Amino acid sequence: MSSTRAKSVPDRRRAILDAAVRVFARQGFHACRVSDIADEAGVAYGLLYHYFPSKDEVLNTLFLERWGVMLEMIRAVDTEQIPVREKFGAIASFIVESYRHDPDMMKVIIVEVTRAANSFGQTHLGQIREAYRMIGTIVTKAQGEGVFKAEIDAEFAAMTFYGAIEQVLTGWIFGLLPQGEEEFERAKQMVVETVCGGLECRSPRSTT
Amino acid sequence: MSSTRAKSVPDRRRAILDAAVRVFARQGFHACRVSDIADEAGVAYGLLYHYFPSKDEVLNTLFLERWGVMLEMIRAVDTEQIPVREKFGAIASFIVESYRHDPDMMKVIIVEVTRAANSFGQTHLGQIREAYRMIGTIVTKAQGEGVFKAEIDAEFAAMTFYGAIEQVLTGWIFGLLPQGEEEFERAKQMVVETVCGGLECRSPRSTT
DNA sequence: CATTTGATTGACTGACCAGTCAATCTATCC
DNA sequence: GGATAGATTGACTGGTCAGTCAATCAAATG
Repeated sequence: MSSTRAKSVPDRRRAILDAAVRVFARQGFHACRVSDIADEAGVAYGLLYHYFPSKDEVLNTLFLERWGVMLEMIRAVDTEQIPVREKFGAIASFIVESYRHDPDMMKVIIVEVTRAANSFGQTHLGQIREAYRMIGTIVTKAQGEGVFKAEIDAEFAAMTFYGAIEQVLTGWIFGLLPQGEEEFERAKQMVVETVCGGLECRSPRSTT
Repeated sequence: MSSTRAKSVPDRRRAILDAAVRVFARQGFHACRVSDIADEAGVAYGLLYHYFPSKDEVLNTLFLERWGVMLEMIRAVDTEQIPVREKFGAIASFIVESYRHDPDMMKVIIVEVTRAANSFGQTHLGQIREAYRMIGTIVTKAQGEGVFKAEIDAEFAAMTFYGAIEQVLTGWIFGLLPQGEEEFERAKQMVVETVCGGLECRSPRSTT
């Protein structure tokens, strides 16, 4: 019953997580204080420790929540019976849309976890690796169908594809690339076009 | 005269910088203490502050030293009269060789600066941007010659190329990709092959 | 209304560590 | 040898901040 009532019981845990995203994005995980998160959430300092055992665990929770959704999505795409280009398109689209919908969240995940080889990157290596592995699987299948060149290692191909997208997001995060509705759509197309273009056999079997 | 003598006057400043690379790579910039660097260099704590005004400045120096070399290299490649593929090949080669020669250094630069949107990434944005800008220039020229597709923004192309390489290095740094002499050579070829393959017009003007 | 359970508060503590500084050492020069 | 300048040492300080905890509050139950 309490779960159906929206207003009456404010979800403090959620408020803390949402505030943490904003604070981490603005100041960075290391530079911010726990009190900054509590203030941003409009909550007392100690309450954070009622819901989370440590500052680290707040970030871990954020990452796991979001990364889990992405893994599920890639897994779903992988099993579908569609051309590689569409699979890659769906993945690129999902990541770009994630950024469009919540740039702070993506900034935190990329800057504080995905690219932090020390600290959190190490902790979540398994999860991160899983994403690369699945993209690699998609490439291998496409090679089996004769759509992608067989001479390029699936692992390198996966890294190239994922790296290209993440770099574009990083460009937006750093303010090095112009961003907006139009750029988001173009980015999806360009990355897929470039990487698939480079991976496909020059005279692909007609899939029409 | 003192500069010609090699043994007699050990260069403590250099020793500190070299030690810092190892310590930053092992523990990360934030996680390590200044005393760790001093210990690693076999030098007293205070001496670090004789040569550098702060811990931050040690990292800044390391980054600027190395990144400067890379900018110079890209600039030189840009002005040469060779096909784009060779230009991209030279850049990929330089970065991979840098990693092969000093993986700790590259780890520090990538993890602590290039990908740290807060803290140091912010400080050196100008330098980082300069690299992307020059790669973009190379793409634009290739488009002008009709070798690269005109419909893909040079900025996206530059990000895709640089992102792909950095991601492969990250794979090595994280231990997600096997590394060794053979892998280094293959990586150079694959990234260039994939990205150029995707960027080139399907029936390029014969440049022979 | 009394009681219990969980939510909420914020002042406090203990550890940690960047940066300082006065003292000591070494080289050089006259 | 005496004096000057720079290199080197490491104990110490001051500030910062994650995490603790005892106290207070609110809701639910009988």
